[in-house]
Amino acid sequence: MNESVPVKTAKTTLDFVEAVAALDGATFAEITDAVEMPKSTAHDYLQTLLQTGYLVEDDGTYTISTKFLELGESHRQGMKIYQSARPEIEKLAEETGEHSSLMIEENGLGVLMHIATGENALQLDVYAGQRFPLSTTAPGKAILAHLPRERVEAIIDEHGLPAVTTNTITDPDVLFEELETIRERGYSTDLEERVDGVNTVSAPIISQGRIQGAITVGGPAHRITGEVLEEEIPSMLLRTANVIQVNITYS
Amino acid sequence: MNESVPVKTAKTTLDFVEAVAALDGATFAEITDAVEMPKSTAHDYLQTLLQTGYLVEDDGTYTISTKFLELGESHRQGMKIYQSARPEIEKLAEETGEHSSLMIEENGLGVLMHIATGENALQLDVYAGQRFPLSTTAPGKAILAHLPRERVEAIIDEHGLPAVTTNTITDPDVLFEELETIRERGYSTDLEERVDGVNTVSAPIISQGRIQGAITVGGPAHRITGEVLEEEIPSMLLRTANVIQVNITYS
DNA sequence: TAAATCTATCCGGTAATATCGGACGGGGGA
DNA sequence: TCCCCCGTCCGATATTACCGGATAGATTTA
Repeated sequence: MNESVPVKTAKTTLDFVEAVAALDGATFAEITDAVEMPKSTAHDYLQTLLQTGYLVEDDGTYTISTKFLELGESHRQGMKIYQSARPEIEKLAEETGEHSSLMIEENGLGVLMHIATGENALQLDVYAGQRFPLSTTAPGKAILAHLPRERVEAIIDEHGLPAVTTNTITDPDVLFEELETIRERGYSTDLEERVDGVNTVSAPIISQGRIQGAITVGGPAHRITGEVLEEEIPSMLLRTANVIQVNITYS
Repeated sequence: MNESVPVKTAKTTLDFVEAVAALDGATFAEITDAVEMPKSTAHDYLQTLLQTGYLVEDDGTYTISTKFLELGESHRQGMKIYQSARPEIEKLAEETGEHSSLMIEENGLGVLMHIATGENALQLDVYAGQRFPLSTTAPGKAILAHLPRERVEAIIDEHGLPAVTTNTITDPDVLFEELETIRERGYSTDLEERVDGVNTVSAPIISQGRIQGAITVGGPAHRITGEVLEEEIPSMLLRTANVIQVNITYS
């Protein structure tokens, strides 16, 4: 075993930042409490992070700074799939009037990269960067369907198949069967599997022989049903996915 | 002098992350080079950051992960001024057809918090989280105009008055005079002071007796001129700023 | 196929520094 | 005015970050 990894102080630093982020505005005492450090040690970290500009003080309370937004956003801007998909997602939201989004996979979780809302879209409080278990969302399942089976198994091992509604898939066999179906018909669905009363449909973005992410349209279950669920939205998504794939390849 | 601050390893960790972010996809060797560390030390940090999920590996190259987007975005979502201003900014962009944005101040710099683009908006590659010297932008000057004079002087001391176009203000006396004008008429302008060929107009958002940020509309100098520059956009901005101020206060 | 070359990973001794109890000081409340 | 509390600072000590060098693995060359 390598004794030098992890660099403990590095991990401590990041944990400290996450603790402050989770508190979302806290006093010195509250932070000291949350990180379970002696006052003096917490003070050292707090001051260091203020100096480097990763945390900011405002009238006795401390929050994370906009440096995270800067790093995260500039990285996102550089991502080909984001550049290519963003305008298409916006179009989908406008045309359908519903929610539309882009998800990618990172370390076995689904990360929302962009969200567009149409005129009649539900008020869901989701945000870019937010993470979801892949098995609980339509884009997540579209991604899983195009990963090697052993990778999917590793992801299940690590993250399990958590139930977030009564419809969520929790049995690996059921999941693998569904992934097969998704590959066959080319798109995935989520029928109230993540949020009660919400249905979504997703299509995978495949480029350079690899799954790059998935695009989604979703809305209230009573609107996303029948013809709309089985024909209209899938065909829009597949058409759009194709456009995005071409954009990625030739850019 | 306090010997315990900064926690050097914490600083090193953050520097490492920034180096990787700046490279935007680099091999282990390139990173080792950029951070000027022995291979073995760089390896320790790299592995630690991979384990914690702040960096990700993709086929031999390393980039920052979407954790920064997650932290940054969730923090932004929690900001009152963002919540209040965002829909108004969108409206401004749509109504004017131009660029519209929200800026706040952090550690003496202007940070863009949201950007909306109208139909005819210029293709400027700006992004949320991006930082600008306050003196070089219309919203930055609107913010400076409502900070205490000693604070403005401290900011000038720290960041200077860098010239980015031939029109940028570089003389403190000229700046202070302009800030006076801004306070009198209630809004600020940027006439090709940051980007050649681009004019912008900004109004401050003041709440709880403090400057909270500034909203902006901008576009090509030939369109943002005359009546539009001096009447139309300023009055839209002032009206919108007022709406935002009310939103912040009662939410 | 083997050798050579390069790259990434691992190990362990040592110097550097993170840690934290306790002491200090300043601002707000009684 | 005094007291109390909260944040800051100090310094001795144990911890651990550091890094040269050795090893394993991948990739190219002979």
